[in-house]
Amino acid sequence: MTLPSDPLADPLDAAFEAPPERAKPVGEPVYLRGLNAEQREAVLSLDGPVLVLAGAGTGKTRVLTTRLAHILATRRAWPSQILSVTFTNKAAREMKERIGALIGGTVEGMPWLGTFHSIGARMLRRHAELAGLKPSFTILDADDQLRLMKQIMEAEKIDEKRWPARTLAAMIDGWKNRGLTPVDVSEGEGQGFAFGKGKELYRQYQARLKTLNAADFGDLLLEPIAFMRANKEILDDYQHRFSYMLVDEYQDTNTAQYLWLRLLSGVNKNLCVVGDDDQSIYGWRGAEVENILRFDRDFPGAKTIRLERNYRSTANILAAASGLISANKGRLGKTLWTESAEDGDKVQVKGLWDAEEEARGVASEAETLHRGGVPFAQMAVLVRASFQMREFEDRFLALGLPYRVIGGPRFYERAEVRDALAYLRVIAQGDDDLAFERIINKPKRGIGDASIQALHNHARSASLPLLAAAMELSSSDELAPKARTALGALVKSFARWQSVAGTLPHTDLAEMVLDESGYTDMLKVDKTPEAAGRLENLKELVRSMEQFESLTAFLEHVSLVMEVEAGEQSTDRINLMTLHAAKGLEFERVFLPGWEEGLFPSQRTLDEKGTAGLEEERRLAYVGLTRARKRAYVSFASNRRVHGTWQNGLPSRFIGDLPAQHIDSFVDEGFYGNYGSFRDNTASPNFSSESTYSSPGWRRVQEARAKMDTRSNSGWQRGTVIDAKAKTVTGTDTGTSIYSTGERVFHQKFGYGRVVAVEGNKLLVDFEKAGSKRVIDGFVSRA
DNA sequence: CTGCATAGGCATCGC
DNA sequence: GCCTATGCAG
Repeated sequence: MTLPSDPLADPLDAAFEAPPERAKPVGEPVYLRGLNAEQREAVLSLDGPVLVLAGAGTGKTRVLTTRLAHILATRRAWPSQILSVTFTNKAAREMKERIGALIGGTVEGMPWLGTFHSIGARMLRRHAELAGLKPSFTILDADDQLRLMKQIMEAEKIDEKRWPARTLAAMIDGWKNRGLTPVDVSEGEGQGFAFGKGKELYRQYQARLKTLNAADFGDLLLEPIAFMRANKEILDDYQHRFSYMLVDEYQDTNTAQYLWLRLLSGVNKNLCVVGDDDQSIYGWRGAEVENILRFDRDFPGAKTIRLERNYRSTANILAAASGLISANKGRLGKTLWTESAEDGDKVQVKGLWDAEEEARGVASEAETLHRGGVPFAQMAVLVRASFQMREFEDRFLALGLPYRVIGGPRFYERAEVRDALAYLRVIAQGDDDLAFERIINKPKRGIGDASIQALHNHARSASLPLLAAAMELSSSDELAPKARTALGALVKSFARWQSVAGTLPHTDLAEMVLDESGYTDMLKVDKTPEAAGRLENLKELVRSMEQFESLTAFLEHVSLVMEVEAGEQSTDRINLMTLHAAKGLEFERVFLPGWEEGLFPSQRTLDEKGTAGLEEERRLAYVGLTRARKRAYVSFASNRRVHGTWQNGLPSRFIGDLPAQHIDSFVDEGFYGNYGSFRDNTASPNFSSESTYSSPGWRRVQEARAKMDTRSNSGWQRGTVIDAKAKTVTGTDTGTSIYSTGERVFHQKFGYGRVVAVEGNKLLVDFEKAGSKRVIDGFVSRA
């Protein structure tokens, strides 16, 4: 049996396949089986606003997909009447697959399932003219945006050294995230930028976007909000179109997204949002945790359902993560629990000498685990910032361990790919000046700065797009002959490509363009080692175009997705990614390196956002820990290269947040090298005195060390045990110490003592147990 | 106009 | 350690 075709579906949407008829068990549908009571309630509460507070690993995705499947299977709505918003394209794809699996068949026909941006783009293309755009508008990425702002600032004669374009870009993004158009920005805002020109620059930027027939990411939401507010009929249409609305990761929505949702849900209130305030990690992108905290006030009568039973992690991991997150204030508060009988392993915490050692430790543990039967694909290394990945890649490559970088260097951001895309963008949308400018002299065809300047002048005075201006200019005699013929040839090529674009398959067109433009020749002649790879990338680009039905569909995908579908999920590789990229994923073993003050929590976030920033970083740590099913390994290095120079770091305060009874702490031998240096500085070498070594901790150290040599070579097992709690310390490593004579201080190894003398950053401390020592102030804290 | 060299600023997270 | 903006010679 098939459902009659969806009357509201766009003609382009593939028909929705109904579930095949099957023998229905008496009572409830199969897909409800195995859901716990709360999950079931979340699936079945279809009428009115619903907030599902879903802790990590509580089966959130299952609930979401089942809820959708339930709506469809009970025929309460057509696929085209359901709006479901996810945060990433990956989540959207997954949801489609899982719904398909639940109700049988494919679910191609869900036109309004996607990210905020892809749905926004869809809406904006339908009503482009209301926003002063043509439906063919280009979606600019951050790079294009920045170049555009630079141009505007140059025209305004603003000193780019003093007022970086990046800052303006961030400011405008911030306004867009808050749903503010140039008129809405208050006079006070942007005062700080370029003598109060911020608001005016924003206005000009928006005007430029219109003439370029382009929109940036923020516009994909802002413009629909604007035209829905201004046009009652359009708003009505959308409000009645969607009978059910579903939003995933609601804690990460920003104000603009919130306004957009409020508009759409204005008539029927069947809005279900799912999220976890403890996993809100996108504040820097404008996310407002407040949205989820206030949901029941925004939508009166909202039902709140808490999912707290965790199906993913061991009790120790959950307890460690819960202990950590409990240091945050302003939470809705959930208590995750598990029914699993075993507590599992404690969270492994380990200090190492430097980042290289850290990578060694992780790699060798990964090898050991793999020999023990754990697939590589079930291991993940989650870093705070992508530059940390390098160390791991080097190590994995050296050992020949297979790995994959998720969300790593993005394919569509490579220079050669962007160049090729620029050609295609000009063909698809001749007003795209940014794209045209990018390739006007790539490959080199003798059109230099002077000619480009002349072209700009002409374009501005005739108010024409660059391509049209180039056409005029190449038939005048304003340019040097060489540049003139080159420009003329380029313009003719584009005219030819544009004329065949309608008939030629787009992959053929792409090959033709790359050949005729001389781009591939340029790379073939190039004998640098990278050139071959670039050619390969271009071939890959053409290949990836095959799965799209048109050039415009492909370009849309590129601007919204920026990542190539990782088709090789099946291969067994270690996963390497940032903590942000890891949200929503789970692995048996998770490595969490780089838990050092300044890196994690990131100093920059702390400086910019203070306590709120710290709490967000802590939520990020929470997300990291809760990715692990069986075992989590936290580590920190005492030395790390930052900006090319060595810096020494201190254990992250988050390590101190982990409840001692749920972690095992180790310090690698190498780590002691750090402390060992004090030994040399110590006047009286009583380092090995009985008093130092008599603590239980040190006895365990000795025992562990004795065992260590006979055990496997794993970086994680080789370590020695120290006190569970890592103490957070502050201090300076240069200049005068922040401590003064007579202060009582604490040292991680030597315990409590009193400062006897200060020499630069070195302190002479009389320790109560360990006697008199010379230490660097960075390693003590005020007691 | 192009190519090379050098300096200088700079650095999360990502739809 | 990276990319970009700038200066200079050919």
